[in-house]
Amino acid sequence: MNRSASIKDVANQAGVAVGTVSNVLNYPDRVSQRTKERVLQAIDELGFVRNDAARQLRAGHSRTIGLIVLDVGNPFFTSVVRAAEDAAALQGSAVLLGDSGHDASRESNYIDLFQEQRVQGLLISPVGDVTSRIDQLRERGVPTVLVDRLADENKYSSVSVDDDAGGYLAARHLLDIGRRRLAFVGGPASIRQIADRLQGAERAVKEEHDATLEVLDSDGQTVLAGRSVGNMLVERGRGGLPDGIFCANDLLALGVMQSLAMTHRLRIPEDIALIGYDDIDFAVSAVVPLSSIRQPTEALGRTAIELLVEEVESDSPRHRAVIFTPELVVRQSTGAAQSTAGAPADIP
Amino acid sequence: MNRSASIKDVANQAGVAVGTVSNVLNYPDRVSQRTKERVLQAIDELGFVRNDAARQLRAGHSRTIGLIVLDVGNPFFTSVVRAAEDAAALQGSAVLLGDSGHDASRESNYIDLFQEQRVQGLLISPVGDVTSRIDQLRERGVPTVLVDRLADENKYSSVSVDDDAGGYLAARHLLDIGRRRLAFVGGPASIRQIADRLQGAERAVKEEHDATLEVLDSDGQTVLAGRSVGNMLVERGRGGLPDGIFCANDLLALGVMQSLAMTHRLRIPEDIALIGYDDIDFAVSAVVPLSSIRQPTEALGRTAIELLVEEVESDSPRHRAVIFTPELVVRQSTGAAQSTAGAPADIP
DNA sequence: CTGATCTTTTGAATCGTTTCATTGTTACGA
DNA sequence: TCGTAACAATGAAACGATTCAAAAGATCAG
Repeated sequence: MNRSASIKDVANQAGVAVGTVSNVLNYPDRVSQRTKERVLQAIDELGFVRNDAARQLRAGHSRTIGLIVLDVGNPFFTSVVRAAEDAAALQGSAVLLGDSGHDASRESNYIDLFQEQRVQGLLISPVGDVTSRIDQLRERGVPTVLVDRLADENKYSSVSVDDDAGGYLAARHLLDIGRRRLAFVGGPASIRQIADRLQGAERAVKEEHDATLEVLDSDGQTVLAGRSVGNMLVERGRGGLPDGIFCANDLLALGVMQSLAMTHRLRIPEDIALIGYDDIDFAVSAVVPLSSIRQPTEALGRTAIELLVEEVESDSPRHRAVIFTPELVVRQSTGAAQSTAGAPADIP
Repeated sequence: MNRSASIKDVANQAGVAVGTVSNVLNYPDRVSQRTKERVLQAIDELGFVRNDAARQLRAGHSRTIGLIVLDVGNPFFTSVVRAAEDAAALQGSAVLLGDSGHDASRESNYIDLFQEQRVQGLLISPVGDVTSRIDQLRERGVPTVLVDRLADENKYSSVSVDDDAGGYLAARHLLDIGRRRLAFVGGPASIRQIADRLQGAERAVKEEHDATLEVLDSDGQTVLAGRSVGNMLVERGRGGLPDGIFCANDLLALGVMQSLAMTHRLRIPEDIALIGYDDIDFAVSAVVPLSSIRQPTEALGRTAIELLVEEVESDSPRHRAVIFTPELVVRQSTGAAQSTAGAPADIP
């Protein structure tokens, strides 16, 4: 039982022609009940499994879609991936997943691999500038959709999230609950996402004549970086402290929360309201459940597939850039009356 | 430029036979310098990319390995995946990743898909009982290695981690720093990993005549579940409290830590030493950096590929079960003198 | 110049599936 | 009974790369 059975073996076993077996597999209604049964039985007896390579060779293209993300470990991408897989499955395709890990050469390897596999199309959250590579792919008939990266609608299709709107949403929420001395924690400003979130926050603050926004640069976006910023604030003493802090992501916010909680001199949300960004799993289970901005990851993944299908089907040089708006999630760190997810309410 | 160029087009363009083009691609030394250059130039001009389906059809098998994990979002698996990808790349294969999400039907779909793709072999972290499915795969020439699941060495190859040893390591550490009234937090006991970790802890405790181990059942393995256990302990008051707690995973430990930190009546590690399991990224950046047990995920992934290669190459009915031993990571929550990763040392 | 040897190139056969024009069968109304 | 649909089944051709026996060309000793 070394070599696996082919369609020809099945045809022999069932006493029919190969075309008939193929029809049973692909167009069951074209085949009479009697033959269908015989063929199915033969398939069963021989343990026949379709050889996808042969099918694909004949078809000229595969039934797979390539997806390259920056980091599968990042919950944001994990969620996008899952949604894309489900959406692809719905229209009969499978997703090949590649993790570039922010490394341009790994990214390039995956593009090569996917091209050899003749994927129907490519979804990519690019590391650097891949425009020339994408143009080349398109010439060779592999349409591409950019994920989590806005692109010129005349040249590329893309799905992204409006970080400016997210920043606005966060700052506006702090203002709405009466805070006026706001601070933004995040850095470096060279990262587009972070700059946009800050810009949105500034926009909201400008709407209130008596509100101010202080920018606290952080060294990266980790819990530890957040904690140093928090420690710095604690040392500054009761005086010139902000009463509302917006962190560029949840990890930073958790770090800030830790340092405030450790001293027990500043209370969240009474003294300082705190909001993060991304709504990671940990946000809900922080010491004080963390308010955050949630990105519509499922919609991102689903829409990316839809745009890709559009690209596959149409041949127009016009593309679409879909921009999603993120969503505010209010929890206790900005003074929600009750906990949202069954967290104990006995915060001191 | 709709249909992509084939090897035949390249041959025409370069004025050579198709076999020669194939040789340039696969056995460059067999071809003279002059022709090689001409062919490479033609490849460049036409933008030729090898069609993997055709190659694979001829070869009878692909150069890919299927890997099905329970949850790509879980850092444990993310790390295993990355290691497996790297190991596979070293020997010229690519990894197709499938995420079953603990769902048996998704798992089954991926097995079907991978079989149609004629993967060289399959690595699987199974949802339920897949032995019959694996036997079937083997009959059809697809060797399989179980990941994170111990199996009968006479029937299957597998890579796993010794949870009993991990539990022993954790409890032994608590005993070594002088704690005697230990508690184990985790549940339900029906999960093998958890039962094994408890068993190992019990083994360690039995080695000390004056040590005790209390088992605190938790409702799942989340931060919130840990927090309820912690709250329960806090209410119990100073009296009958354990002085060392071993949690079945880091999330539980973080929850316990939170509830102790919130009251500020019980100090970590002075009053209660705390150790978790898995060494997730958050462990190092907890309020009090958390000691933990680290599983050798890279070794798991790498070894899984190695065992698979062994299976592909040999035909013997004998297999190998490789069991790894986890590793103790000491941080402040069990009283490390200094912080390990630059965390501030100003714990109250 | 011949023959032997080595290197390079050739091109038909092959892998397993799908497609589709063709042939065979059946049913039914005229 | 014949003609004509409608339906079923057939099997050769095609997809694109690799293989390998055979042919062609190059090199060199005698």
